[in-house]
Amino acid sequence: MSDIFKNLNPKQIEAVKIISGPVLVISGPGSGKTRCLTHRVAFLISENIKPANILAITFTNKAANEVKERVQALLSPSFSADSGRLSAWPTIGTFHSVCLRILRREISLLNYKPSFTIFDEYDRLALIKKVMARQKLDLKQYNPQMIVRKISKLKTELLYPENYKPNDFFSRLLARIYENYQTELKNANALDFDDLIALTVKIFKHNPQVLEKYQDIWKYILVDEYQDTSFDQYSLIKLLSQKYKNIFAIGDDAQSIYAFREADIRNILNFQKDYPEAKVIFLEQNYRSTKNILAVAQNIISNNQSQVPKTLWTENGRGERILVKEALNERDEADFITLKIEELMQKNHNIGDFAILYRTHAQSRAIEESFISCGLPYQIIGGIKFYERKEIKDILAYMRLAANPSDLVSFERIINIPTRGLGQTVLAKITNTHEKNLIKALDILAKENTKTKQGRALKEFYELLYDLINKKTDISVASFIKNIIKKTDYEEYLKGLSASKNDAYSNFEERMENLKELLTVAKKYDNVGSERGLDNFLEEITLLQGVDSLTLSANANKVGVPDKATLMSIHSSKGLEFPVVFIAGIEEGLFPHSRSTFNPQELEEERRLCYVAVTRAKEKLILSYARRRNIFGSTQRNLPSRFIGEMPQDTIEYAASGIDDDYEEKIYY
DNA sequence: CCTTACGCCATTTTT
DNA sequence: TGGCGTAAGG
Repeated sequence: MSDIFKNLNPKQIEAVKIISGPVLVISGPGSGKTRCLTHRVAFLISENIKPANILAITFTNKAANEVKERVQALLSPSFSADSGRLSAWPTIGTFHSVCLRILRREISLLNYKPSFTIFDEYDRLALIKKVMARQKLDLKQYNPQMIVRKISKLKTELLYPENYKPNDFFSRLLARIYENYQTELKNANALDFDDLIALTVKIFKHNPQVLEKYQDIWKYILVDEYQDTSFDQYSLIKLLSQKYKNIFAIGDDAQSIYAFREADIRNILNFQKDYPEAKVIFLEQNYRSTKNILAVAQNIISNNQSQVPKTLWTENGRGERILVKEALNERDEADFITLKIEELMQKNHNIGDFAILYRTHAQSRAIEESFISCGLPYQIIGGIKFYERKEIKDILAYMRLAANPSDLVSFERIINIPTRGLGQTVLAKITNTHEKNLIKALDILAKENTKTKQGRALKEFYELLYDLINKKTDISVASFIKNIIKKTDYEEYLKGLSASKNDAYSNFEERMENLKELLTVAKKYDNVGSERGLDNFLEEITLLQGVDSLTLSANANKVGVPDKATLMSIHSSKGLEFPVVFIAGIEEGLFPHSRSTFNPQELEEERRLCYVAVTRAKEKLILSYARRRNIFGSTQRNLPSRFIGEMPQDTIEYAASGIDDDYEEKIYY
């Protein structure tokens, strides 16, 4: 237990030690936030608080896993998970996984079946489109994505159709779609991501005895990245912590960059209003960056109005100046970056030391091309995600249908995959049978039409699905997947796809690789026991979208330093650190983005984004902007970003541009 | 029901 | 520039 304080500074110790009552920790970048959080969990347990009474909530699975691992490391050898000495583990999970756990037990209060499935973004969009089409709405006039966003926003505000009061033409239209959508979800026995949280809050609000049950379980609550909570998440925490008020919130208002996803910075700014007795602790010592980098960050952020004032400091050296490069165009910029990397690798750096950050994914291409031509290994984080790939979604749809035969969205997806001559007409007939179990409906329909060609196809499809579903509990998840691929002749289907379409789709090999990867993930569930194996698998997969999905499964041990440079958006870089950070495209219009420049609040968010980007760097920070940029086919001329002007100029040095104004005009695109 | 052609649109995205 | 969704023809 003395270990618990060994590597902590006085502020961190203070934050760890206050056991009861509300605590707010404002933790600057690189100030040991996760350390503080994990040590606190360990400390609580060492003070004989039952682990089962502790709830730690994070936003990402990655963060949750990190906290779990580090808590375990702190507690062993005195406690060890597998020795069974620890009667129960603290609950450490994401908002969504924690709520999922609650809902599996309690959702019958809302007349859902506890076996509900979770719809991801794709499913939700598909359902919205269907609902809109049925209401004969023009999908061009009303963008379904936009409708999804609006509904998502309403749910985050805890407004369900029954208490949403539309007051103009558009909101009445929205309300109709929303109501329909929600009914369809219920019919499919499905919840979307927002429901996981909003419905949990709903149950708590309407069933005080249920709420109290959980309040008594989780007497000690810790919330990570508190600045990123949305209203529903905030409400959840507030309800849960209401009885004992042992809430520990940690975060950094200056790193709030998810307002566009309904994160509300006011939650952290108003913490003291919510809990007047709250202790507030500032973690201002930075262990990550040089003095110069910190000075740059601090100067930039001081241009924002709404923030908790704080002063970061570090014992680290001054370090080098921040290098700023003016490039001619995006290719010149990319070449500068690769050249610089090669130069630094001659000195004392490994390729894994470098991160190239950008505001928009569209910027990655030019950089990627330069990396390829120089033969530098790299990885791109973000962009197309593993579980969004067609081949993965197809197989998952079969699995989900097996797990939940009412899942209409999955059914629609695969009814003609691989091509079997079934489509909209059949779908309409299925719906007309009013049989919620779609497999049964298929059987009924097949028996009604034994003569026709379509009838035969129906029968075949039915038998295929029946076969698959019958086996789902007999065999492992991995075998189940293999079965699907084999029985549907999916490989042939993929070959056909790549042959018929043009080059962009001829990535058969890659698709098969992805399926193999899916099998690898599935193998983890083989020993879970096939009874729950499939359900467990699907559940985790759905909650495990995003970046870490692949890394987590395939090479969890490689998380540290890969032997590749990393290309990613600034948003995905939050929480990470690299010895050398490039920020590409620091131009007016790009960063800050043109869509944000006229809205003061959005501009402040861009500035926080810049703050996040800059503070990823440990030793070296290199910024670049291009005079001209080819974007979406046309050429833009941008000025250097105002953020450069907001940096202390004595910490900056300009790289030789190697161009003069005459020369610029001679460059041929 | 499937294929092809064309027009549209394009921040960021922890679950 | 290119990826996607809709509309038309086979």
